[in-house]
Amino acid sequence: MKPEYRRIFRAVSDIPRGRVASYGQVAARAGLPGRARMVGRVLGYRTPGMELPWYRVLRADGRIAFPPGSQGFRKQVELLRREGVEVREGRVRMRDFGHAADLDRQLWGMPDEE
DNA sequence: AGTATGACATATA
DNA sequence: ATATATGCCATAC
Repeated sequence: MKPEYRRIFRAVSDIPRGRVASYGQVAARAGLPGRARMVGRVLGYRTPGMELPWYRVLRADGRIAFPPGSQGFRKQVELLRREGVEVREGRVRMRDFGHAADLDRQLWGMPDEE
């Protein structure tokens, strides 16, 4: 398995329970900025039996990446709700993990930093 | 090698 | 809110 995959898996595992993160945010946190697509691809590589909160990963706008009504979609909704995350029409409100930092930075015109 | 596609993101209209 | 347009990276054909 490629080292990138491991970092991605680790980043996903790092998402706190009851919270969600976007693909781009996961990629960045894995030290792979700009590789959001790779995250989605790697999540498809998840090996059965490994405990990974894949369902906490959503699109940047908070929408679930699966087609509505599909198996994966319903599963993800169920798992998220089981953790207390509110899901409406296949989307959740992005909270403190991710989006906020960018918005603050933009509002204040701050240079990039962590 | 070139093209198409995807569990994506950002910008613009 | 929807719709294109680009950029992006890894696979598949």
